[in-house]
Amino acid sequence: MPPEAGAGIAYHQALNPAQLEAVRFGDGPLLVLAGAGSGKTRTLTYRVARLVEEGVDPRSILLLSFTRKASQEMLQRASLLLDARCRDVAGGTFHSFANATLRRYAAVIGFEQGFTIIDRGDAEDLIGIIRKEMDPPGDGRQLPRKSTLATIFSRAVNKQRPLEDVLYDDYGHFSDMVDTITTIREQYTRRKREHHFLDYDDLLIHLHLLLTEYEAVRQRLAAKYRYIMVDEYQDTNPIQADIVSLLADAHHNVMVVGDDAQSIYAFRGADYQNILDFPKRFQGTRIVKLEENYRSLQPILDFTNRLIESADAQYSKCLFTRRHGGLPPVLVMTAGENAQSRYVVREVARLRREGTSLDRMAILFRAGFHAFDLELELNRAGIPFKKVGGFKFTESAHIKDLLAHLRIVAAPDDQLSWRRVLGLIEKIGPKTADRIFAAVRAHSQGAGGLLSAPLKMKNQAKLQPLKDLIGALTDAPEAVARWGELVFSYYLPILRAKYDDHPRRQRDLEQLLAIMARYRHLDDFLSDMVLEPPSTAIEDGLAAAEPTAECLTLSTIHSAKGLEWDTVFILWALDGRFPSMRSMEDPDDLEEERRLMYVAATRAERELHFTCPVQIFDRATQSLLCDPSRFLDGIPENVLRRENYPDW
DNA sequence: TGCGGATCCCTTTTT
DNA sequence: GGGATCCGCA
Repeated sequence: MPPEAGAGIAYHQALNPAQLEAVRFGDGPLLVLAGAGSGKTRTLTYRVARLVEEGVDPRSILLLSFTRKASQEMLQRASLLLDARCRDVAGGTFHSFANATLRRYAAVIGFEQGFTIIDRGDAEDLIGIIRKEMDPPGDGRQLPRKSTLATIFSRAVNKQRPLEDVLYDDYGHFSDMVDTITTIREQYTRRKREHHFLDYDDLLIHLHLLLTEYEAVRQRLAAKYRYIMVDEYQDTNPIQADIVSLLADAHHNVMVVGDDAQSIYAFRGADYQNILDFPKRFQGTRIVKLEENYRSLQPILDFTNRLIESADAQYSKCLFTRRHGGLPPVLVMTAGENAQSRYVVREVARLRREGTSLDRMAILFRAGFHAFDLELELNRAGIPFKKVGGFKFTESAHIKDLLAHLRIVAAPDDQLSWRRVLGLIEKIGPKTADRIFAAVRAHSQGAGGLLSAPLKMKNQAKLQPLKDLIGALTDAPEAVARWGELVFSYYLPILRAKYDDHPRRQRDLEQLLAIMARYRHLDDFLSDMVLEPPSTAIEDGLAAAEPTAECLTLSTIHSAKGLEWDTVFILWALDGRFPSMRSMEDPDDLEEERRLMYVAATRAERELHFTCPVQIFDRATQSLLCDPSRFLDGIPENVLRRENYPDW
């Protein structure tokens, strides 16, 4: 490859030598170990542009990344560098890629009539139905709750381990119920088939199956995607790593990018061993390390290097920066949770006065509920914010209600949605709903069957409004927004009767209608609501009023991955919260918590604050939590300053 | 069969 | 503080 083939793009000015090497790398396997803030996205972006510039068909490049937003942003930036051809690159998450591919080959795997993707909540509901039907164990003991069952099943898939082993290792107290639990899983699998449901894990399983069992399909896909790139490879699980290998097997043109020190998804089967083993999977892998950090000032890097030093990460990296100046991070002890919130509010206000935009600050935490108190204080202080992660918009009951009405039209076999829709009508519970569902299904006319199917029940009149709605939906031409409005006007009276806080929920629904207006096909909309749901709770803080105004970001650490801010606050740096009590038994879990703190701290460019509220009572262990996170132990004062919040 | 009330539990992270 | 479950009444 001639060194300056791309005269149009100033590769030399924009990239350092290591980045340049990765960008210019020709065919074959490439592993890029990209430390935090080392220009990973930049490298991927330039490489996409470079390939396209050299004449590679953009549609033959597959870019798998962690969120759709991340891949869209990369392709957008590549388009700016080169031209609009870069938008044709195939990109998305593993799950959305699986969805698109499986829809294309649906007939091959026996889904001639298509399929419905179900989210975690739907999966739990289906498991719940089966669980209820099972005979109780008899010995007076309870079966695991449906959410636990869903976790167990998912873990077995994502770690590719037998159900029995997962039970024995992680749920020892349920291991004597292995037979019943196995039966529940068989039933669950059977019913998903019956109703044409695929859960998150099934998307990966079926894609994997498609690639292993149908050699012709695999060859077609391998021929189509001649360049494969995977971002955040350290967070892939065994199936995902296999999928990458199967796709790349024919040509070995595969570039994976990641950082073993930032692996934080072990709970869903991710194994950072994948990134360590990549060179073994692909003989002759070229390894490039990106070690210059462009994000943070030196004192922050001194701290984060120290934090990760004691971790058992395998690829050693030594991050350095040319950005000097600034103060060491600070650990602030506060007397309880509310003082923590007030400290953050005070500091945010100070920074704002000094000229830092709210957009450039973030508050990060381990779990969604850790920010509840802070949200109250921010509202009180009139500081607009948006919250990312934790509870999702699409998980709230009123959103699910509205979507369920659309789902019975799109997929009349969807028993879960029928139950939900019918259950909203007075005097109809699960039993009656199932009877009506069975009658409609036997009538085999789609959702419209409700209008003509013979029903044996007393209060037929109660069904009339729903019949009218379904009639109107099936009569109207496919116009997603119009259907949304029809359901909305039907549902509004139900919403008002059901919830005291209906004004807030109604605003959420209006937001949902606005999102719907962007879609042309109902199926696409419904799939996206499962695969890429809006990540922020829309009605949070004052941000909703003026979406364009600057606002503070509150985020779980998981959702903050890959992002950066001028100033970052990390809440609850309290031993027992972070790391959490439950992670303390298993050294691997504890290591993951450490990496999580590393990810959080490396988001900061200029200022980094830890807050540690003390004297917190932990109910699980009946103990008082008083010490800062063990990960901060032994870090000298010149690397991490310590302070007390004045109203101590 | 539906539904409201009482009592028990555990309480992360995401596609 | 919210499920899941159980119980008693309509």
